Amino acid sequence: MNTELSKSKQILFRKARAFCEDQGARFTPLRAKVYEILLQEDASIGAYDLLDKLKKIEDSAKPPTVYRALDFFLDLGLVHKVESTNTFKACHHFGCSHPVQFLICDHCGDVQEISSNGVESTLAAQAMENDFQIVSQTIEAHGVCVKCQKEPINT
Amino acid sequence: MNTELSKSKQILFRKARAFCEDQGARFTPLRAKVYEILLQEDASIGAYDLLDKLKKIEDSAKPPTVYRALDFFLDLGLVHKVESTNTFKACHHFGCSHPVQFLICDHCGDVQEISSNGVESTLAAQAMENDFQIVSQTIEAHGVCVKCQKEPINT
DNA sequence: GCAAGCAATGATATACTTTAACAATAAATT
DNA sequence: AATTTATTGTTAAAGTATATCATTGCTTGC
Repeated sequence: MNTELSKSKQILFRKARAFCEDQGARFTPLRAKVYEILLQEDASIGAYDLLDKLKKIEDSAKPPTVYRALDFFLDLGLVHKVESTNTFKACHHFGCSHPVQFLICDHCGDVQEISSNGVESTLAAQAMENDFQIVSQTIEAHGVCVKCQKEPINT
Repeated sequence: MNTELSKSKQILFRKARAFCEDQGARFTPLRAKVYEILLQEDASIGAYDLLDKLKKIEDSAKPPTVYRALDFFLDLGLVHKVESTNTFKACHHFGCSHPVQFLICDHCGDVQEISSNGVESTLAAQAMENDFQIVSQTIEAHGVCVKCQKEPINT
């Protein structure tokens, strides 16, 4: 089934399954398929693009199918939503609680997740100065990734 | 027309009109109405809520009406989009280029715009470490504003 | 094992958000 | 005044997300 995945992603896949089972969250076949599609992407993926891919192996898939699976993974922290593009991306270091920031290449679509304590704490400090109690942070940088910077400029 | 606005917001309204005219961007009656609605809100406002309000004074208003006006103001930096809630908020210090971050109260909906150079530069530094060239930042903190923190906890 | 209760999926419909496309009008430019 | 350009009107549709109810399948306590 998950034959398309690289070695490192297969490891992540199994780790995710174990992570779910550890807390009694069922890593069902349907969820596994959704998760695998997410893992295949280096870019983040929109719910309907995900649905199109899912339909090829699960004919009965419909919008609620993917949104339910996404909600399931979002709740567990195995997947993040990229708010500025309405897309989703598998997290590569779930389990441990960590800050999340994204570097989104507007040229090739690649999304890199970083986890800077400095960025998180700087925003947290700024919020505190405004007597604001933070529950969650959405931090997304748009720009050009290193690959695309090196490409000849055409268009 | 803009009789509902506080003194300080009236000043902002005139400043915005002047800012537009200074660069040959037309602050038309329709745009003025949209901008005024935005100014009235302390929370950010969704496009359709804005449309509902606009309809009361401009019967012909339809979705493109508000999205066009919003795009106009977004381009000029007079309005920001809050990505994590698909809403819009008037900027209170346009003209000068400045970083933008939002503190969004999930309890009352209030949105406070802050402008921390520290937050911006910390993320910029982190991006640079990843050889990522930033074009724009989306930084939004969700949580509880100071007013709501002080309220008795019910529900 | 089996019945009851709960979780997950199927299926339909719809709400919400945003943009495309073309026509009509108004303003700016020559 | 005629031409061009920007703005607005209007219709339609694309893209994103959720509500609802029916059905199926676990689980778990008897």
